[in-house]
Amino acid sequence: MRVDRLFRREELALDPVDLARLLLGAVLEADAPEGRIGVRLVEVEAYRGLDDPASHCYRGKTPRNAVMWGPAGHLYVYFVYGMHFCANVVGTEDGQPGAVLLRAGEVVEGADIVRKRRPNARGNGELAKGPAILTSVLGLAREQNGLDLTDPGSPVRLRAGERVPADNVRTGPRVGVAMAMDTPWRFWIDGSPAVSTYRRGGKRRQVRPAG
DNA sequence: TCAATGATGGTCT
DNA sequence: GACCATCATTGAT
Repeated sequence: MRVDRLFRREELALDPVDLARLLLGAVLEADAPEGRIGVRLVEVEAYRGLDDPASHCYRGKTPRNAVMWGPAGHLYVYFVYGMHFCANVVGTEDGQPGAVLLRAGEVVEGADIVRKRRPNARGNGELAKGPAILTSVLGLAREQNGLDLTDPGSPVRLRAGERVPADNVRTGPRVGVAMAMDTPWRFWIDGSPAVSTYRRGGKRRQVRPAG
């Protein structure tokens, strides 16, 4: 049976690692000028705050990451690499900052709109493959930072999708992250064509050769 | 099909 | 001034 309701804030007030598993299969929906676009999340990454060196929160509160210290269920959008935005769902619990990066999804509503925006995409399953692509497909940018995804009146909302069986969920190290390679906080739905390909992080390696 | 690389600008030290 | 939670393109198999 299909579950269609919006998430409530208290359901999302979890440790980001737990929130990441919950978000797999959920549908992020946004109102675009041309119509409604819905994306079923198939790949996410957890970023805890204070004890996670890879998190934007690790070095403390700044104007950029302030949203992650706020209530759960809000949208954290940040600008990266000069040309891209990435979107997160805030998973703050008991005042601890943290969020879940949305890495990839399958377009389940408004695919015709998305295809016009991204004529170069191969198959329908790969219309939202990659965090910056997913973010742009939904029309999210700086102005959407801080939106409440649990508010029915918000232009961007988060719906509970069909529950994903635990057997279908795989884990691994996070993409593009050089530190904390031993924490498998990337979660994805096995077999989805939209799951992005893994790339290791930049210069720093977890273990530097001795000598 | 896969690995290497340039584009590009905000954020923090 | 260095560092990026990236993408599309290029060039080598």
